Amino acid sequence: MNERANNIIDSAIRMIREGGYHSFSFRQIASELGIKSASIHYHFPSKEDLGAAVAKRYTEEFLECLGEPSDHKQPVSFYIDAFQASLEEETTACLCGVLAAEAGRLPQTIQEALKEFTSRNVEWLEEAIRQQCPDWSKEKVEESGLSFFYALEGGITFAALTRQPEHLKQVGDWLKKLCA
Amino acid sequence: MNERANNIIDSAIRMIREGGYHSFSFRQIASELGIKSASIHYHFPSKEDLGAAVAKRYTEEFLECLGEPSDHKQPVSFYIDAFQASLEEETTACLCGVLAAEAGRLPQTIQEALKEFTSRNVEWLEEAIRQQCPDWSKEKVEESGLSFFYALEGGITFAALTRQPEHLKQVGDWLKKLCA
DNA sequence: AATAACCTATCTATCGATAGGTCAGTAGAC
DNA sequence: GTCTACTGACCTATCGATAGATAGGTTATT
Repeated sequence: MNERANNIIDSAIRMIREGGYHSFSFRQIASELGIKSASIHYHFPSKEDLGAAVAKRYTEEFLECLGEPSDHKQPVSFYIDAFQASLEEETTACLCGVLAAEAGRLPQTIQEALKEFTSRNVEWLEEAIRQQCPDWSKEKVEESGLSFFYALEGGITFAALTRQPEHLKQVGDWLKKLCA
Repeated sequence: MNERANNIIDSAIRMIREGGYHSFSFRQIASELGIKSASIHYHFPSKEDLGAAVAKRYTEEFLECLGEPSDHKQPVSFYIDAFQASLEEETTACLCGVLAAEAGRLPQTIQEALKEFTSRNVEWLEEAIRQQCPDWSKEKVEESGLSFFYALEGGITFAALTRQPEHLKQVGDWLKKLCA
């Protein structure tokens, strides 16, 4: 994948995080990059293709910067901090949280990409909890993995709405205490 | 506000919960109601007006069906159940959660309505926690009020994505245990 | 007669997408 | 070395569809 295609994805990610899938257009991205919308169709035949590529790259990058739970001494706290950092970069919500909210009218391929983001994050969190709270039951680990992820996703979405990153931080601190 | 206007809002709520603000059109609502799109402009001059009316009515109805925290023996559990019921009615996310996700490119009046939904829900939850867990500190109550709301909002969004209401139920059960 | 509620018809703007052309670069044949 | 054929990466121009919005007419109720 060449540089131009990557720049297109970069723009799309930013715009989707700001206002969702239906709020960006090929023309807006094109104008931002100083090219024509037809050139984006060259790299991504349809909007669905671009959307799916966006979700995939976001997922890969996010998980890559997480590493493995075993790489960290307190992996749950590490995850929470990484999540917070991703809000404060842009003061926008999580790309997959935004897309998930409008999933009902999104192409199937994008919905699948979102489900993968979810399951991979929840699995990461479960493993992290297993490691950080070794005495928790299997049931509690699974419930918590899911709930931690949802709490952070909800937090980042509404913190972006109110432009108050400290609200996300409060949730993060609260979660950290739960497994301290 | 007459019946037709209410039906228009009903349709809009359903469509927004499915796919967001930018995924519904006056024409779609009109066709559903067997009228013309111009007639919707008669009741709601602009899409922004309709969007704001939608958010307001959703907020009022949601809070009305909650009553007061003091009306219930275990108000936190009651809130959680009400939230779950609102997903299972339609298998769609929370209207304000969906709109919050795309808030960056939403008219200001709608953003304000969303903030009000948030603050009123968080306040309700705080009061509920104060009542159900009288020994918790002021700080813990506030942190928890925010976090409970975010966890449920994240939960309903992703449960709608995966069409697995039981995921939201898991979060609800997990929250209930925290203040048991 | 006046008002509310709806209509037809139309406007402008923008959408994603496609067709077909341009031009620099490159690989292979000779 | 250079000519040929091909490709990648854009372009202009345009498509049909649809968006929100508006003007002005019609109908029914009061």
